[in-house]
Amino acid sequence: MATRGRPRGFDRDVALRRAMTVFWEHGFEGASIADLTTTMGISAPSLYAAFGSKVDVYRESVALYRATDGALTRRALEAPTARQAIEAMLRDNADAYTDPGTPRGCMIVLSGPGDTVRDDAVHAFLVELRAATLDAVRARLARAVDEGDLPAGCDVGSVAELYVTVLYGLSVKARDGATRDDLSRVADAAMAAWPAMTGLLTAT
Amino acid sequence: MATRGRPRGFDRDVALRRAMTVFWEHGFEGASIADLTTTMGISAPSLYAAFGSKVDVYRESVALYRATDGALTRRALEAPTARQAIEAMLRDNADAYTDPGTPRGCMIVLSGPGDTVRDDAVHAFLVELRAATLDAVRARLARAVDEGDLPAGCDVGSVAELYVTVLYGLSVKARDGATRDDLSRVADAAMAAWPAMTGLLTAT
DNA sequence: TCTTTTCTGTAGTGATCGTTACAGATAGAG
DNA sequence: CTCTATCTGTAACGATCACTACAGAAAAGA
Repeated sequence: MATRGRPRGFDRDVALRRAMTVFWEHGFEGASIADLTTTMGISAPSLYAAFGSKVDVYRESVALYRATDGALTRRALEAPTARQAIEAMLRDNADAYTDPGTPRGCMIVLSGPGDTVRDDAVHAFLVELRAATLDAVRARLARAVDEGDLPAGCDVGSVAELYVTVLYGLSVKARDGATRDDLSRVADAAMAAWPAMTGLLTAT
Repeated sequence: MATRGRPRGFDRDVALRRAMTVFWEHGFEGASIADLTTTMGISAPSLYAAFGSKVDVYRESVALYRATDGALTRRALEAPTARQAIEAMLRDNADAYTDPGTPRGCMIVLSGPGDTVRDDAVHAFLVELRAATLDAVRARLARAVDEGDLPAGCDVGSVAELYVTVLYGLSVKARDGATRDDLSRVADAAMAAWPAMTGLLTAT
């Protein structure tokens, strides 16, 4: 069985990984097939034979990102307390966003604006992915309320929206050249607000 | 004197205003000359005669944005107290970002990521503009410390970075379809953190 | 009126876009 | 070996990109 014709002359996983970095750096519209094939080290027909089309490569790239760097957030939210979870989310992503080995910022966050994937299906898919992060954060906080980790009066929705908004902002700052320390300072400040945010303190 | 030859057949200011909305919505790379001329209601030669080139139109569009919607932040920072200034910055921009009459989010913030203006000069110009907002916020907070409005121990740099990060995040959320109420809730949460942020309260 | 100057519409420039037709190469199945 | 299936390189497809040559139109200055 399997693989009847001429075998593929390149490693599909390696090529996809390279394609991901191109999309990550330039966005969907900003990355041309020529950019992709050059970085992937293959010809256009090979790309189309292996992946289908540009949007297909993009979809697989996003899926790969979610399974690698994108999994940071999901993993961070598994921390034992809500505070540790949110802090880990901010810090781990701040580190990843400024990793010199990869493009800066979050691939999914940064493909929302500007880039504006004109393909409606892909655009909707990306919006959904970003919404999923908010949902995950909200769910984690709600669990903390259930567990008594956070007070019952805590406005879980607002807290989640604020910290996700900060997370989005970190991507923009990273893409603008902010250093790891810059983003770390933002994370510090955001976590300094934690007690006030979650109702452990009340304003004067 | 003046205007010897055939007079221009359209209102340059109106045309520029329309060009601004196209760039605002699609970014620099995402907006084609065909998009621009269609929306502006003029032909390509008229555009080039009146503005020079695509980047020239973009530069003028950004300048116009700064003079109109972009001035919101500058005006907000003139509020009598630092707290009022930051709150006005967040709320006024949250309103503007979701104004149904204009594209969503901030033109300057959203042209950073994804879009990635490939022209280096324009890119540097935009980075500088975003940095200028951070500087303005920091200066406003420093003034507040001088005036005794904020305590001397307040970490002005960190507070400024956090609130600008939140402001960036609002643009991303707005572009993703967040409503005015959504953004308003984020502003509420961010301002609930104000006392903790500025050292009026200390964590337990 | 006639020249000069500027704008406008038509039409087209070469370059690049995503994508593919085609033929040769290379494998398994018979 | 032959047939079939798949991949690869060359070379090109039509569409669109930013941009402009050119000629005619419309104004001021003479």
